[in-house]
Amino acid sequence: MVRAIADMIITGAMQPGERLDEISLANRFEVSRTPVREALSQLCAIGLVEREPNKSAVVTTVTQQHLASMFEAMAELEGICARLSAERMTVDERRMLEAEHKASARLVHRGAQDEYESHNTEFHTRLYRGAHNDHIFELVTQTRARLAPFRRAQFRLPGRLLRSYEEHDAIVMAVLRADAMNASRAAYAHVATVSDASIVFARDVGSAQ
Amino acid sequence: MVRAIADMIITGAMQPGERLDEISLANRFEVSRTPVREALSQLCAIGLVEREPNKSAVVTTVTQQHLASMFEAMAELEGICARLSAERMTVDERRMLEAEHKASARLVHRGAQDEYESHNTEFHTRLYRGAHNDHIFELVTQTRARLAPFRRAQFRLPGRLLRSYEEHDAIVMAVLRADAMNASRAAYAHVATVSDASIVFARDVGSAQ
DNA sequence: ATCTAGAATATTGCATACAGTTTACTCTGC
DNA sequence: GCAGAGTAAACTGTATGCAATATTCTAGAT
Repeated sequence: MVRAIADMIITGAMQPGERLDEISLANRFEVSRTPVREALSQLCAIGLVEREPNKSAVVTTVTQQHLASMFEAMAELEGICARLSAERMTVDERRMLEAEHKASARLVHRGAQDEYESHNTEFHTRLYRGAHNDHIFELVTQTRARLAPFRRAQFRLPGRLLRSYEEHDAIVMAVLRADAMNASRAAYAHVATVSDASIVFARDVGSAQ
Repeated sequence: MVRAIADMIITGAMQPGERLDEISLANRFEVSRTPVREALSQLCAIGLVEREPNKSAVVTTVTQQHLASMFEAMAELEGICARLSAERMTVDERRMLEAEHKASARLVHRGAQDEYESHNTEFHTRLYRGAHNDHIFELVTQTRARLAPFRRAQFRLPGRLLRSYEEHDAIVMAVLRADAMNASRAAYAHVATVSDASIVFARDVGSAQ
């Protein structure tokens, strides 16, 4: 149920500021209010909704400034992961990262946005795992989840697919060479371009002000 | 109530692995099980307890490896905050950081551990705020909270107070000079020494294995 | 016509009750 | 004496009811 509500928010079916009243949700999912309240608590912990005492939960409204801060944090975290991955990945992990990356080349040529997106997610997850640090993995995954609503349509922008692939390429090359410094820089720069694309998008659809 | 239970865990009144059954807690705080469940959910989100379906919540048991990963993450995050603070702090913020730091010098000489600890907290909070990034502030604060149980007695170790002050000094000097690189390094190194002290401590009391 | 005050409605927070699962204990067999 | 199965107690998850708070609608005054 948490997943279902989260998807509604991430896909934009629910707009920021919209109220999530417990009774409606309870009816919608055919359960009582108790598990709904539980789900809302979890969504609050994830940061997708905000709760105030004696008021309805509302879909989190993210300011342009806060959005920028999340993308900056994401860039820093990805930079750390790339650096540590370059230093710590096992031979197998490096091979798998490269394989994953090369497999996505076909998708770029075909312009298969959705498939590329799932490969993209997998690619980044490998980079996070490669840092061999459970807590950083948790932080970066959590931040990524919060940014999901704002990244959703970035691959629709013209040329974004190819550019993403090229940026991944720079990261992979550096990681394979155990070049921590350049891996970190490439990963930071990669998030920065995603940030630019997404913040423009967010302003256009009014998801953030 | 969340605070009360959290304190019991942080101060060590509750040992890792210990069960937190809802009925006992409900009686203890003289409320029904519903708000207790709510509190446990929040503690779970903070990471102080773990829940499995149909089982009692238990105080989180942190492995030596996971503890190390949290300290490493903390060092990275403090490094980022120090770097950004060096670049972004306003004149007022720099002045306040320096004042806070100098005020704690007296406490070192007097060996006032508890007072130094609260000044220490304040000092670091200023460093986090100075980065002018809401999301990074959230991440670092959250990580700090999770580490609290393991940092609690570090100032009891002989010479720790003075060493902490000296390390703070290096951070402050770099921040005041807007020397981002050295601020970052000094902050990273500072957490690393806290980590060493705390991991030894944790092993001794058996809070982590 | 617009703003304010009050009442009616709707909604949240907590308590209690019940069903399903887990845990712990006891009793039997080896 | 110990291991295992069965049973009983305890505990969690969900539903429902009630009190307190917030929201909305209506009526009145400026």
